[in-house]
Amino acid sequence: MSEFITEDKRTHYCGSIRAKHAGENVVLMGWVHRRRDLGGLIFIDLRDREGIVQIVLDPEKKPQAHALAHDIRSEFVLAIKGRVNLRPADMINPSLKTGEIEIIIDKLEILNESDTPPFVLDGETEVSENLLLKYRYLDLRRRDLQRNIILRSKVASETRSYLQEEGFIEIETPFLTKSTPEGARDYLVPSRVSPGAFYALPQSPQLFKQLLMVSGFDKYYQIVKCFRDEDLRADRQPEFTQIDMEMSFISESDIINIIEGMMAHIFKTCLDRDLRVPFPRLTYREAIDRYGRDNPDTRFSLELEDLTDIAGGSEFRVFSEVAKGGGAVKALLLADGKTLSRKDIDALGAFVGGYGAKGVAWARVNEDGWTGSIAKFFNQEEIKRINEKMGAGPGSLILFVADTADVVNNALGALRIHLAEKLGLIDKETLSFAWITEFPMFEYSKTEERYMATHHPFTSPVEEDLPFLETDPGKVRARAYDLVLNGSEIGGGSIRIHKSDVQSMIFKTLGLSEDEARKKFGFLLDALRYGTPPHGGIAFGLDRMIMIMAGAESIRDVIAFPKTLKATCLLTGAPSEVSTEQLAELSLKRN
RNA sequence: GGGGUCGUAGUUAAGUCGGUUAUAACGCCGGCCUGUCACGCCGGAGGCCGUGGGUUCGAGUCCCAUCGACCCCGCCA
Repeated sequence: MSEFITEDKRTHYCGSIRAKHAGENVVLMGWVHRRRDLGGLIFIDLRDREGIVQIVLDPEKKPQAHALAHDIRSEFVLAIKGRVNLRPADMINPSLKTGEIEIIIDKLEILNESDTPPFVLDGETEVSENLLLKYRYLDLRRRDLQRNIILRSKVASETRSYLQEEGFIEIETPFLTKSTPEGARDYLVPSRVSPGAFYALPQSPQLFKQLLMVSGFDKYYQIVKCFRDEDLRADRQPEFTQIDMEMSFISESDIINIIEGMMAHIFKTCLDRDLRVPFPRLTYREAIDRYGRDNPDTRFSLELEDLTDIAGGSEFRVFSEVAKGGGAVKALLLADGKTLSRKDIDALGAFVGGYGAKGVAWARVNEDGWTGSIAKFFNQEEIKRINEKMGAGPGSLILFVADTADVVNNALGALRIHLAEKLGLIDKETLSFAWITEFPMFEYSKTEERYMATHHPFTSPVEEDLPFLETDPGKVRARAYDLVLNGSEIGGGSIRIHKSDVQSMIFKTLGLSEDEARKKFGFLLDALRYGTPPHGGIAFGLDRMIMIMAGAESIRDVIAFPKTLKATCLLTGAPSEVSTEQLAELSLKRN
């Protein structure tokens, strides 16, 4: 047993010692960040989760400790006892928080040695993701990652304290649950005792939280893992965390108020940022029209303008034919068009190609009219009207996309963000929240040849739209709302259906027969018949919130043990093969 | 399912038109050094060029396949 652990307890974190501690005797534990051996004097930067402090070993004063320090290498674990010394003015290191002081060693013990790490932990050197994920426990020693993980803990804690204060009750719901159609692909877990039957890991606790409202808990929340077996992205992991909430006897405005309060609380306590509430609200229609997508980045303008009417009447057949066919012509305006060369614009054409658009048409505006290959197809009147609508003046560049409305919005919505990033229009310090409301209840899926729930099948339709359920489901609006922050959907929710007849109608519209609906959701339909209160809720993607708060570029940077894009864990090797015996026990066979 | 970027000492990268012994920095090992803090100086070791096949007199370099990481589209109620 180490002398230090039995006799000398740690008194401080390395990174927390300041000039005010000068003269004190301290006991520190930590990792060797760096050793500087000057032949005589040896300096050791000792690191723990709070930071780094310099230890001084003088061969004349403490020859034993000095001799021991000779064999110390990076990432050794040390316990030290020493005195906090104010550094002389010319030896202060302003780049360290502890730079005004150093620790003069009294006693040194090596608690453990370390192999040479596979990469340098200084946070400066770029290391391949591959290696970092394999040695995640070492990567997690780095300051940036530790800061993100600590921020995450703080956000979770402040969320809990806010919601508890507001009268919410944290309730756990099952992970081993029932696979339900609609939504994402499920992760399945085979049952040993029910051969051939499977549990599913929850995509969200949606139905359980509604049942808790039926039970009368009134205000529920949970910070909970959810699982979706879909293809991954920089901001998507197969298992991720939601702040999940549900309330009874409330309407949209109640939820919006609570959440604005919650966000203000979280950002104040965790980042010391004051948010302006209420957040702006946009309808889904407005968001699509102006930004091309339902998660608009409202930190900058560069909005889409609809020119279908004007451009559709022009001699330019690409536009007029799209307009005749029911499509759309929309455009973006760059006031300073000179920043984009002909070559740049060609690259934008390739960019929108990725979103199904055939290309970008463009026109440069000057005193007399337009230049560019499409200019000749427009008369002075049309040019004037388009310039006016776009707010274009000499030097402007207009970028058009013409196609079906969906393709145009998708392509220009993406192009808008691409250009903003390329041209530096985004202020990284800005936090721009927006509520998106009045989502359509259903979207028609061409691949499935049926209507699908935009939000989920338990969302309440707007009452006055109920007659359209039979005649034109695409017109039915949902009582759903998303919260968007800096172009990222961080949360979404809805007022739920609390009447079983309405729920049955929705299932019918989704193409679920009564039999199927009973089989899949019978327990919900039953519950709705026993005095279900009006209720609604919302869920937040905690990981995405932390990403934005931490300025992280990847969701992996805010999760302690993340998975790769192929949903594998390079640290543990999961998923892995299992023995034939294990499979047999589960009544499974390899094919 | 589709498109793209990448894979060379422990790490990060360079490697021209296919041609002699595959470079550099950092790290590592050894030596010197009493105020460094990315310490400095001197010396040294270190390579399955992701893997498998092919073309060629000759492949890190060209071709095919494959594995892995990352980014995007589809997908993610």
